[in-house]
Parts: sequence; C-alpha cells; structure tokens
Amino acid sequence: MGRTPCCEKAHTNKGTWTKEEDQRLISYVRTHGEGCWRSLPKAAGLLRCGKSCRLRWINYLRPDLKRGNFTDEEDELIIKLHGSLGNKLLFFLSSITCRWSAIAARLPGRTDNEIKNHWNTNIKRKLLGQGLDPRTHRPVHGGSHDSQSSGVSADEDSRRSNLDLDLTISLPSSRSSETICFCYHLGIRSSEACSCRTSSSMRFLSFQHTSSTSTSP
DNA sequence: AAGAAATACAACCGCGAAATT
DNA sequence: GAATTTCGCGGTTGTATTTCT
Repeated sequence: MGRTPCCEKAHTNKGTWTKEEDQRLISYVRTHGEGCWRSLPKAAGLLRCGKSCRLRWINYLRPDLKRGNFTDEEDELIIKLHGSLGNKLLFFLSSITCRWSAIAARLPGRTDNEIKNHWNTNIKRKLLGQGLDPRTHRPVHGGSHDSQSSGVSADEDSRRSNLDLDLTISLPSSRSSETICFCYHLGIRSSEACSCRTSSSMRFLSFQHTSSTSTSP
C-alpha cells in the first residue's frame, strides 16, 4: 500500500523560489490564510509541492520573521534551551524529539530551520571551541563541568543557570501548536487588545523570558 | 585573477503523529 | 478500529557566496 505522495512530482518546480512564486504565495496566504497546504499550490497557481509552499512560508515569507544575525543573547538562549529541552524531553518523553521547534517557540521571529542551521554552522563550533560537547554540553574530555576550561566565568555560569526553562504543557483544543496569535501578526501582541496572555495554547506567547537575568548588560 | 576550499543557509526527503474517512 | 490523508518535524543535501591559496 504505502504512502501517497504529497503532490505530483512530475509537474512541480524544485530549487530556489523565484520572486514571482513568492508573491503568489504571499498574496494567496494573505487572502485565504494558512492551512490546507496540499491544495494550496493549485489554488495559488504554483507549480510547487504543498510541503514546499508550507516551508517557504513558515521559514521565509511569514511577516513576523526576524531576519539577520543572531544576537549573543539569542545564542546563549539557544544553547541553554538545547541542553535543557533536549535532555528533558528525550529523557522523560523519549518518543518526542521536537527540540528545534520547542526552541523556536521561545525565540519569537526565529524558525526551527533557521535555528537548526545556525546551530550546525556556528554554535556547534563555538561550543567545541570552548571544549564542550555540543550534544551533551559537557566537557569533551569528561569529568565535571569546569567553567574555566570552557571559557565561561563562574558568574556567567551561574547567570545561565538562572534562566527559567519551565515548559507549560496544556491540552490542545485542536492542533493548537499551530495556532498563531492574530494580535501577534498585527504587532499589538503586548497591548490590552491581545487576549493571549490568558491562553496557554498561543504559540508565540509561550515565550516569556522570566529569567532573573535580564538581557541587558 | 582564477580556481579550490570552506561556509552559510535554503530547500528537499522520509518518517511519525494526528486528523479524517 | 482500520485505512487513508495531511501536517509538521529533524536530518540531510544542494547551491550560492565568501575566503583562501
């Protein structure tokens, strides 16, 4: 039996998206909203696979994306979350391996793909340079964590450990992980009009950096 | 200036889970 | 409850760009 393909491969474009394709996708999603990715390409007049459209929208065309280089604070948070979320989830819920998406949920404007790439190209090397194993976050040569050998001061180490990494897990109403706050799109997320503060299912609002360490210097 | 190597990141693929029939 | 469809994720590959020789 097997899985049916998500699209007819013979009639789809591959590779880099053109500006025209981007425009078509943007205008279609603006008019009809996200969802039903399988039928979207045909409806939008795109010769692309539905999955490809979804990826393009999620990772590059969404209006709320923050482009540009990662800040040191973001790097730090990613490292911390990678160690914490990865370990927690894999240990307690071994069947769940949603590290990147979980990390992305805590970094507004960043996508899981972007974070994953950044991790593989920059942060991994950065950690290795500090003598830390990127997977375990422990010193490469075994033994207990040595702040000095990793190039991290005791003060910095303690600052990092104060980050609030608690995850709130709630019962979804229906695919709630994909629910996106409308106020967020409008850029009024923190205004009175935004009711998401009370909604545990709003994706972006899970980012509440309640760390006792403010990101300011 | 040209070619090679390294790097960054956009895009694809296959799988599992959830939703639907 | 089984079969099928759709979605979302992580891993990997491909390609454009930058740096080095």
